Amino acid sequence: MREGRHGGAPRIGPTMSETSSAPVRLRVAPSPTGDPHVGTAYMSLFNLAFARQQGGRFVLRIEDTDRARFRADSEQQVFDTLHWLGLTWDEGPDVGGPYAPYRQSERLDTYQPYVQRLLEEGHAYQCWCSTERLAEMRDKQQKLKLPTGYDRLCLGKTREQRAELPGFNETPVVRMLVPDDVELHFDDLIRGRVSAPRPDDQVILKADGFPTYHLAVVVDDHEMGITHVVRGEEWISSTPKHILLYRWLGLEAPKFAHMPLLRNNDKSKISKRKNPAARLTWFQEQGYLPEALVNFLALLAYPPKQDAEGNDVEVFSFADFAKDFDWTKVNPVGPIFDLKKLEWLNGVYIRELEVGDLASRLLPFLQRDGVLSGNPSLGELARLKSITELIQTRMALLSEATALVAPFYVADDALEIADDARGQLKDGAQEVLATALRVLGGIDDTGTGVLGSESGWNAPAIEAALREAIVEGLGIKPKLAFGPLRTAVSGQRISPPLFESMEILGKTSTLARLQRLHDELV
RNA sequence: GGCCCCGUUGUGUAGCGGCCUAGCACGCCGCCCUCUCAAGGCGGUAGCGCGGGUUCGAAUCCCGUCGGGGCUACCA
Repeated sequence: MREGRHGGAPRIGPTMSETSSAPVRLRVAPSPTGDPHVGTAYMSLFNLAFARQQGGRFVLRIEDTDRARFRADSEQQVFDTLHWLGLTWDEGPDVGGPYAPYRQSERLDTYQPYVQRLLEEGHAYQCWCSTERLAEMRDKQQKLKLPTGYDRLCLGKTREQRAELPGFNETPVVRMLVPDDVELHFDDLIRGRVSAPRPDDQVILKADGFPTYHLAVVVDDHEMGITHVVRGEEWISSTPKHILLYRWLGLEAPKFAHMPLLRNNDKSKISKRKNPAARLTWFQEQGYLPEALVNFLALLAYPPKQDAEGNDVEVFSFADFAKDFDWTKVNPVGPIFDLKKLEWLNGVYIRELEVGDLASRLLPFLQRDGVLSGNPSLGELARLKSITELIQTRMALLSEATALVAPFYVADDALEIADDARGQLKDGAQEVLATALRVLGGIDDTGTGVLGSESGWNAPAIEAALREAIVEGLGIKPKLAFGPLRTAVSGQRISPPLFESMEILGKTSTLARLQRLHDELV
C-alpha cells in the first residue's frame, strides 16, 4: 500500500530534478460552519510549507456550499486564527486575487455550465427521489447487508414518468452516473498508490441550486489552477469521484496528498465535542504562543530534523520546516493530539522571548483576569516588566501569569492569604515575621524609583539582612525562615523569588504585609 | 454490514534485512542545585499487536489474523 514511500515505486511528487514549468498552487478550503478547527491550521501549515518551499502560491477558499450549517461570523474567525498563527495566504476572499471570487457561494454561476455539460453528455442525470425514500432505501440495504448506494430509480426517466412513482420530490438534484469501470486507484504523494472504495451515484447539484463539495472542489481547483490538493485522509474515499469528474470534463487532475487525521485520545477523528483543543480559539484563550502551536503541529506525523550530532531538533521555525519539507516523510498514521509536548514547547518559546515582548503578551491576559485595568499606568507597566523577569521561567501558558502577578497589584490590606499557605505556618512564624520587620525596617529605601537599583532596598541587601537575622541569628533553617515571609508577601505557598518580590513591592508594602500577617498570628 | 486507510514505549517520532542488548524528544519517577515553585544538570521507567512464512539473519519483506480509524448524506 505504501510503495511510494520507500523508493520501490517511482516517486510521484515533483522532485528537484523535475523541471517545474508553472509554479505550484495549493489551497486550503475550510467551511465556515463554526469555530475554526485545528485541522484547518494543520492542513494550512503543510500546504503552506510546500507552497513556500516551491516558490508557489497559497490560496484560501471558503467552501460555504452547506447553507444549513453556515455561520456568518465563522469566516472572520478563520481569517483571524490563521493570521494569528502566521499562516498567511496569497489569495483569498479578503485579499482578492486573479481567480476571485474565493467564496463558493459567490461562484454559483461558475458551476452551471459544468453541470449542463455533464447532463448533456450523459455523465449525470436528474433525480427526484425524496430524502425519505433515500433513507428507506439505505436502511433496507444495510439490513440486507448490501453495499449502500443510490439504486438509480430515476435514471433514464423523465420528470413525468418519475412523478408517477412513490417518493417523488418536485425539485430534482443532479447525480453522477458512475460507470462500472470507474478507476479506483490513484497516486498519493504521501501514501503511494492508493485504492479507494467504489462510489455510488453521488449528488453533485443540490435541490437548492448549490453544488455539493465534490463538484465545487473539482471545478474550483481547476479554475483556480490548483496543482496540489492537500487534504485530510477522510477524503480518500471520495477521490475516485473527483478523478471521474476531471476525466469527464477533460481536465488534468492535480496531485493529491492525503494527510493523516488528528485524533482524540480515544483515537477517533478529532472533534470539538470530545476535545476543546479542536477549537483554534481555545489556544488563544489558554495562552499558547502561535509560534509554539505551529511548531507543535509541524511535529505531528512528521519527523524532526537532526543536527550535526544526530540529535533531533524539535524546536524550529516555520521557515526551517518549509526549507526541506518532503511529502514522503509524512507519516500516514493519525497522531493523537496530545498537548503535553505543546505545553513544554510553549514554555521553551516563552523563555526565549525578550522580556518586554513577554510582558506585552501577558498584558491582555492580566486585563482579562482583572489584575490590571484596560489602561494601566506607566508605573504599573514598568512594574510588570520587572515581575515578568521573575516569572518567565515559571510559566507554560501565558494565562498562568495571572496567579503569579496578581499579588503585586493588589492593595496590601486586600491581599488574600490562601488557606494552604496559612496552614503551613509553624509555631515560630510570628517570631520570624517580627524579626524580619525589625531588620527590614532598618534598610534605607531612599532612591527607590527611577534609580531603584541604587537604593539600599534591593534583593541582595534584603536577602543578606534576612539571612543574618533569621537564619544565623535565630538559627532557623532557610526553608522554614522564608516560608512565613513568602506567605505574608504573596499570600501563596508558591511565588516568584521572595527577595526580588520584596524589592519590586517596595519597603512600605513589604513591611505592611509582614506586619499584617504578624498581627493576625497574635 | 460493505469498501478503504493504518498498526514501534503513555504521547510524538527514528528505523527502509545484519550498525537494534530498538535511538531521540515530551511525559512520568528519582537525584543534584535551591528561599517556594519553576528553569537548569544528571540518572531511571516503558515499545516493535499476534501467528505463520521468506532468509544464514526480520521491527524492517510476504501472507493471514487481530486491533484502531475513515467513508458509506441533497455535510464538508
